[in-house]
Amino acid sequence: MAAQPRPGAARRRHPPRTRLSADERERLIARGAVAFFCEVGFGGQTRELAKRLGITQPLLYRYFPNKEALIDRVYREVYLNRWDPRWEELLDNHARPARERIIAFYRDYAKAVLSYEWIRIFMFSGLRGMNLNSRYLTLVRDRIYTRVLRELRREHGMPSPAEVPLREIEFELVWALHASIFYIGIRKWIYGLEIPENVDEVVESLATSFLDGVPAVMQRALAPSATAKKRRARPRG
Amino acid sequence: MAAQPRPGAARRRHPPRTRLSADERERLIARGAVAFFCEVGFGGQTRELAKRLGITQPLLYRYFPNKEALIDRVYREVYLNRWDPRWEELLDNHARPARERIIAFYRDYAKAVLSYEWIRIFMFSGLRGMNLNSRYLTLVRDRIYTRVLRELRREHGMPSPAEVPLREIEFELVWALHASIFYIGIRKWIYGLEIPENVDEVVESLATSFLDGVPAVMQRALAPSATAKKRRARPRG
DNA sequence: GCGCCTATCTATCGGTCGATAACCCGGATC
DNA sequence: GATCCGGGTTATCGACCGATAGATAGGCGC
Repeated sequence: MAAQPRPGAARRRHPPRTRLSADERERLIARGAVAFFCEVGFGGQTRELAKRLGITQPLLYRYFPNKEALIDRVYREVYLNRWDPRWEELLDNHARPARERIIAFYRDYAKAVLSYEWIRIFMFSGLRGMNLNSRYLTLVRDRIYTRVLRELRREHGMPSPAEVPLREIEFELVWALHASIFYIGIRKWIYGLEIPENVDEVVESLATSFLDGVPAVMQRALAPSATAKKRRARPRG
Repeated sequence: MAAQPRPGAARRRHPPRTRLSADERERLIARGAVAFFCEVGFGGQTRELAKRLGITQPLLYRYFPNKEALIDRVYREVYLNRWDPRWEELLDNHARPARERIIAFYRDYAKAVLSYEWIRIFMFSGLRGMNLNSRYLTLVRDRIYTRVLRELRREHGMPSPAEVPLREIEFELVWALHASIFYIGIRKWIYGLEIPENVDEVVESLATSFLDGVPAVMQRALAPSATAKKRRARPRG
């Protein structure tokens, strides 16, 4: 039987919200959604997200038709606009030595990828069965791996990819380098483990070790049957 | 108003279940839970799991107090009993050349780790914030990385870990190798990408490339200040 | 300063899901 | 053949959660 306030005026629990333009509010929600879903995963509740944003939960549905659309937006927010087209130019620039170019590229690439948002969203979306990851990885393979391998072939006097197509095993070797960089992020932002403070130096060491160790394997892979284009490299019979 | 059957007898929807011993049923549930949660993640519903097992959902709660306990059981089912103590013996066995031992180990280790269950449970539990992964990774570091590095030091005439403690960067290099093996599994069972059919050969190439490329980096890391025990290897000043 | 537009709110629905209560029944035991 | 043990079931609770309906109020145009 507490004193009932005037029926229309003070029944509101929330203080009068700052009234933003639609564009601005949408951006705020998108930004908040990235931070939120990164942290708790896509199973996070819209109510909790709204609370963090300081708005009510139904307001989310004014800007996004449903939760899935919100998640899609998070993908675009994190993936798109993180690809730097200068990476390809950098790898193509024959004015600098290949070794130097490749190391420079990986130092820069690692900086773009090794972030809390990028790593966690990438893992979450992978486990949700999204094919976005596959598409991204195909992009990296076509745009980066091919270039790195081409330069390595050239640097070590091996036939160009035009002459002898790139072998599966060669791609595997580059993939391994990317994996080891990516895994630094997983260790830190998924498993919460300590990683070296100077990640730059580690990445440089990984790239160096790659440049030192891989060409020998490549040469061995190319040696036995340089003419075979599709045959498996199974040295039996 | 359909003809009501006899009140006690045929009201049952389920056919009379096969009545198993408690032990047997528990094992069946545990096995089914592994397959189920691997596939759909730990957000999977107990009702769906029960349906796959051909039992009713409440029966799960006769054998496990709650869903969390069931998940814990899945962890133990997948992680435990997959660690082969002979790995350490293999790496310690000085009768064989270090290079050969290390390659043999990684071929075997990869076979144990690169399975659908192992990879997916590992990723799911990591994203749930379990510290099980950290504990496992610490185990690998203490039991495996140290041994691999010790043998590499010995093989290349570098000081033993007793003389000069293992550097952070050296651990990073081994971690990178594990990452690239692990990532093969991620590509296949998380992202659903094609991987080479002969994973054995790829792993061997990765290990070979590691053995070829890493020692030079190790030697460089050890060279500048071989006496410093705790100082960062920051060659400035 | 009146009315309309719309950003934001309150209230609530309907479905989902983990968990519990209580009953059912086959067969071992005596 | 009455008793009881225990594996299995049905029915349901209570919390959670995505989504919707409709009320409320700030601010602009005229």
